Parts: sequence; structure tokens; C-alpha cells
Amino acid sequence: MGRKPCCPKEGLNRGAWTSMEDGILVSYIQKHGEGKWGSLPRRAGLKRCGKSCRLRWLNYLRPGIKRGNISDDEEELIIRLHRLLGNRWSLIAGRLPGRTDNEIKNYWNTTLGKKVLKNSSISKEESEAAGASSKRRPFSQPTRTVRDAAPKAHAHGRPPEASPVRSKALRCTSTTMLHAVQPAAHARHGCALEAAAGDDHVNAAEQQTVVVVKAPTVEVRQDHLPEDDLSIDIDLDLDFDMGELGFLSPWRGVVADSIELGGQFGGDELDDDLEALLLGPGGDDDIHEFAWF
DNA sequence: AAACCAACCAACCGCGTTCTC
DNA sequence: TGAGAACGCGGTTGGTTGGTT
Repeated sequence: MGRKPCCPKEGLNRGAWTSMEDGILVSYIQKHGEGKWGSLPRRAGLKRCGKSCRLRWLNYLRPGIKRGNISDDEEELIIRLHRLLGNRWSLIAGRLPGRTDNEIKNYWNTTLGKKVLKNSSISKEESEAAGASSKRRPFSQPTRTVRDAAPKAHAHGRPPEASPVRSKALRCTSTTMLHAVQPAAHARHGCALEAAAGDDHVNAAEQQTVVVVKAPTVEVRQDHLPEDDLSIDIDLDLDFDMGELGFLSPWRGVVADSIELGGQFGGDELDDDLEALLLGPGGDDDIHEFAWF
């Protein structure tokens, strides 16, 4: 028994979207909003699968989508984020306004992956193995390493040792949550703290939550979070090693000296890579966000 | 000019997670 | 609380385009 298909294949258009279909989808969503993808095609009068509509909207038709011309800064950020997050394209895309996960994934598989491979100190055998496998071999990491390594069962404890990152914020030492501007895309996969603080109460596009590590105290629980105050200090219990501290992105436009770095992670204890991440390409003018996986 | 090949990218697919009843 | 539906993610596919021979 196979998996039930998301929608019947018969009678549906497949392949490239026509401009007429695009127009129908855009005008429908402008009128009724996103969501309910399963029934959207029928309601909008499109002969398309709901998933196809969703993908078309998110990757192509949605307002604010930037296309092509990935800048050097964006490229550098993608490389850094990929080093930290692996193939978590939606998370990476969440740090690049106007970019979609699909675009970044494609860009990585076709362009950046090669660059990185070229510049990296990958062993000769690894290079040969990669080259021999397929002429169109993507440059992705092995599939699902992150998700597999951080299953639901570990949601409130330490992940398996092999896990490079956790998929969600679990426990933190002490944090200071500063005021915030948070892209909507961040709410789902970013730190749960941020999602809880940012969701619903404020315009997501104009908000940002910065979480700064200080010193250990209490376990993180969502009910510690304020309902309506985004400018808060809370103490939270951190249970991670230096290597588990994930860096998500440099944020611009917020005063950098709002960030405190203290406790075990401050000053000289930062290794070069992390320090570089903290400072970012814009030096002190960047604001940074941390998350725990 | 034609054939071939590689690169690119939009779209599809299957699976895991979250939501709803 | 469990089942099914809906959603979202990441890997893969296949059509198109541009360069080379």
C-alpha cells in the first residue's frame, strides 16, 4: 500500500505554469489570503494540485521575491549558514529576505557547492568519490542528517552525540531578549522563544527578537514568555556546549551594544570562527541572533 | 548547422510534523 | 487521545538554455 496522493493526478495541469494560471492564483490569494491549499485550486478555479499552488506562490508569485543576482554578501551568508545549519534551506532562506529556500537550494547545488568544494580542504578520496557518483550530483550534504539526528523524542533533552545541530531551541542558559524585528519566515524554524514572542502580537515584518546568551539559570519553557512585552530580560537554563551554540544570522539596523556577551561564552573563550560570526561582515554595526538547536 | 553536453531552475514527490476534529 | 488532513521541508526530476565540438 502506497501513500495516498495529496490530490488526484487526473485532470490536473502539470509542468510549467502559464501566465493565466499565475494571474488566477495571485488574484485569488490577494482576495482571500494564503492557506487552505488543499481546497484552493477548486475555489480559485485552477486545475492544479494544492501543493503546486503553494509552491508556485511561495517560490515565484509572492510579493517581495527577489530573483537572480545573488550578491556577494548573500553568497557569503549562505556559505556560513550552510556550514552551521546544513541543508536546512528554509532556515537559511529565512535569513535572506526575498530569497526562497528553493532558490537557495538550487544556487547551492549548481554554483556555491562547487565553489565551497573547490576551496575546502576536502580529502582527495572524498572529492573523487563525489565526482565519480554522478555527472549531476548535487553538492548537498547527506540527506536528513539534521532531522534524523534531532527527532521529537529529544525535544526536551540533549540530542544524540552525533547531532550537529538541533532543530529547535530546547534549553538555554540565561538569555536576554531585546526588542526585535523578526521576519515572518523565522517564526516556525527559528528559536521557539522568538516565535512565541513575535507571533501574532506584532507585525512580524517589523519585529526582531534578539536572544543573547549570558549565564545559566532556568529551563526554557514557552510559558515563561511574555504575551505582549517584547523588551524583556529572562533567565533561562542553558545546557549546551560551545559547539552546540548555533548562529543564525547577522541582523542589521539594531544597536549592537545592546548585545551582552557574558558567562562562559564571552570574551577570549570565543573561538575565531564564532567571533567572526559575532562580528559579521559589518563589524559592530551588525546585530546578531543566537539560537539553540 | 547540427549534435552533444553541462548547467540551470521550476516543479514534483515523498515524508515528517503540526493541526484539527 | 488518536486518526486523518493539512502543511512544510528537502531531495530529485526533467525541460530549457547556452556553450562547445
